[in-house]
Amino acid sequence: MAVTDSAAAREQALDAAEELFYGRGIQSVGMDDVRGASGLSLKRLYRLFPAKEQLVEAYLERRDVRWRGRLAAFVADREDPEERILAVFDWLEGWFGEEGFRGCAWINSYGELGATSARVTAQVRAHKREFRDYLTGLVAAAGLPDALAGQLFLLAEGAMVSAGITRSTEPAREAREAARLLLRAR
Amino acid sequence: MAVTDSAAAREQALDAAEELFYGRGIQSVGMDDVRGASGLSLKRLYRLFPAKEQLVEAYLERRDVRWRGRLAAFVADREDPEERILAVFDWLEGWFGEEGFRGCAWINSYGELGATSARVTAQVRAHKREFRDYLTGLVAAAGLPDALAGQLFLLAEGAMVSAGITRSTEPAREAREAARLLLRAR
DNA sequence: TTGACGCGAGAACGAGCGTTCTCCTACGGT
DNA sequence: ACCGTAGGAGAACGCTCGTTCTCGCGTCAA
Repeated sequence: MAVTDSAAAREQALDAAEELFYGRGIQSVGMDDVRGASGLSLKRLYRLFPAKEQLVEAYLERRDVRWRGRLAAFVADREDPEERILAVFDWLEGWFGEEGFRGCAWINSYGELGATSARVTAQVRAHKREFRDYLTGLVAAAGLPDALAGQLFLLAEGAMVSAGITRSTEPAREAREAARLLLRAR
Repeated sequence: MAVTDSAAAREQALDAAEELFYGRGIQSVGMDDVRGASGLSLKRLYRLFPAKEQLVEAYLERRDVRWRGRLAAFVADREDPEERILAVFDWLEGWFGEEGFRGCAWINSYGELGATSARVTAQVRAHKREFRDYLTGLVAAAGLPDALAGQLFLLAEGAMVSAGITRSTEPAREAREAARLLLRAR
């Protein structure tokens, strides 16, 4: 009996699942791997998450909340509305440089399961919509036209995908520079 | 004995593999599915491609040649160098609208196998490098600064990923408009 | 005609993995 | 001290799938 508290056990399971799913892909990680990495028994794991699919969903959901939270916290530190927009790309650069960065978890999940799991697809769409809406809010707060948000969104998505594939932080700087030019172009 | 010619059999195998791999993801398609869709026997399939991984590689390679060929042919129809750059996004819009469009095959493959297959990762990187180099050429031909190519590349990547996830052609138009503004911003 | 061979159809094999089951240990209440 | 029960370890089960093997048929050379 490693962990009595079921909420703590849940976090342990999700910690292990997140590290493994993000790092090696979802399909190549077995429930046995999650058991080993979490220190929980298979029995406990299945009581917390009755099937692997639900563990996957919980992983994406928790990561979504944390990811957007971290971004928003970083951006909120800047004062100027336009600076806040550029800060998004600064934050991306920091993220890209983190140990173990492997691209956007949702884009990767979509590539892996988008064709077979409607639930995962829905979560990916929801996450991207949230991110896009967040950018829309920043753009509106700066008094800039709505259409800009979509363009910034594409730059950010392109940077994420490109940084993941090439394992470099450079796309963040390129995207930031493009964003800066688009801000001026109005 | 359906097909005697081994080159034709190879094309049949690749036609089936491409349709299935692109449409349903690589891991969820079995060699048996490819057999059924291609009309070839398992024996013949394995003589052409000694393992599934090699079929996957051949699929990505043939698609790479065709994809870049189609893009280049479309773009080459325009005269003006700057129009050619924008034509890339027009072509993307047409692609996004095609029946069965499911995003970028390489981005999807990377999400699915990037963590486990070094060969696939190398092919994805090579494809993206080729595409980027192609944009660099268009930008140079228009007498525009090199840095612009990286920004256009990010817009295109963002549009591909976003169109795949949302199943919409809109990202192509957004990216085109952003590209147009970046061209003017110089 | 005959026999060797190539080929297709599909069974078979073996590994991986999601999920469940068994067994055993430890503890808590009386 | 004793019994009931919860929980962990890991075996077991069933399915999928990549890959190989078997069998039987048709073909072609001598």
